[in-house]
Amino acid sequence: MSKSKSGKIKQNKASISRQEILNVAAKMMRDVGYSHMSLRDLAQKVDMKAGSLYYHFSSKDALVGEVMRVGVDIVSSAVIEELQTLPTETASHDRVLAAMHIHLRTLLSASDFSSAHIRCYPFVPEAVRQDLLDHRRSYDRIWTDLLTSHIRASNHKLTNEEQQAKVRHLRHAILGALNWSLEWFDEDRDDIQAYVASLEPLLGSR
Amino acid sequence: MSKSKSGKIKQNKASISRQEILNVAAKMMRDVGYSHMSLRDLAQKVDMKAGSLYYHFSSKDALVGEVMRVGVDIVSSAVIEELQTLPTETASHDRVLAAMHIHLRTLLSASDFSSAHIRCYPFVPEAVRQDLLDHRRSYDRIWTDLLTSHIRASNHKLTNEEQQAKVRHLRHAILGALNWSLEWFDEDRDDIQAYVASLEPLLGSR
DNA sequence: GTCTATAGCAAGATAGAC
DNA sequence: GTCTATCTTGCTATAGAC
Repeated sequence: MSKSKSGKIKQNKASISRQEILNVAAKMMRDVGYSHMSLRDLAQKVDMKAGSLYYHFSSKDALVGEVMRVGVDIVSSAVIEELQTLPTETASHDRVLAAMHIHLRTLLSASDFSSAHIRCYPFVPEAVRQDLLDHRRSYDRIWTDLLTSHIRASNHKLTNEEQQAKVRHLRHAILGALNWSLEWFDEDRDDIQAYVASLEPLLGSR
Repeated sequence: MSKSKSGKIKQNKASISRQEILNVAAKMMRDVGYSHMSLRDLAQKVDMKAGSLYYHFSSKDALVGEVMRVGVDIVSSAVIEELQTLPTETASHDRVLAAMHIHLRTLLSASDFSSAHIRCYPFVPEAVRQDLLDHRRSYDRIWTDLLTSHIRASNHKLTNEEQQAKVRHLRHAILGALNWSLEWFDEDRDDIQAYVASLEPLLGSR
């Protein structure tokens, strides 16, 4: 096992190689996509031969699945932690803004894994998508809860159905506008804070 | 030549096959991506053998490039036509809403080509992306002009630089929220008009 | 743990028959 | 215009040496 019961990573030889493989694979998936990432190229970049990868992963899809699982978990954890640091009395409007900010920052600066997940998800085999369902749903849940609180706080006259539709649309609009930034954001020119501010009107008047 | 000087398509045998190949290729690119779409599979779906495709296209990338070029042109033309039908006195706010609506409708109901373009663009070879630059820029230009008018109409105190940054962010936010719909929109459950309405706050007070 | 070597298959592309 | 046949290359994956 490469992890102890407490979850701490033992830095033995295997886990170091394994982690390096994952790091490079994430970058390649982000850049060239699922199908075009070959195990030969990947192995070369980590100074190995292709066959050696199978000591660490049982198949290409197992490796790809792990990259994508880490990708969603990184953003998920970052958002959860950020929300926990906010004072309990923080208005839901501000909680949503904080979540948007940390989602975007994690995506853009901290994680090839997350961008690999977002870009490759439509094209990986169905079996890989199935294995990701739980992790994706649990991240969706964070946003659904966050936005439900927000909608409730600012609008008391909706039926349950109307409320759910509104939350759903708002969630997709926000995550769409944020995730799409992978295709254009340039950290030298663009400012995360400014972009999030431009999305704030979606949340309605404060 | 498969087209006359006027641009009308002659329905000879070659152009029919060619069009059918493009239609099926668009659907495959949308579903499985650039790398995973094989010419053998494509040929089978149009009742041909792989080699025969080379009578119509000089390479896989030439075919892929044409699918994507058509994809952006379809949306571009649809938006241009829609804007022309609007009364000249139409407020820029409403012109933007109309453009959002037709962009989304074209993307979701009318064009495997456009969704193939959006999904595959990050992963096609650099040479293919280069060939698409002009067409993509000319579509971007439509939105930049549209949103510049809108920002000017609703805010007179910005410097040129601030205005351009605002337009740029707004454009990416809108197109991100619209294009991302490929990943979740279900025409049986979701309503285009309702989703566009939920994005309207991005445009500020009327 | 990583290597060499290779099996087994599928890809893009081409030549020439029809 | 389309087919058959094939070349060349590249892929995932496995077996067994070290």
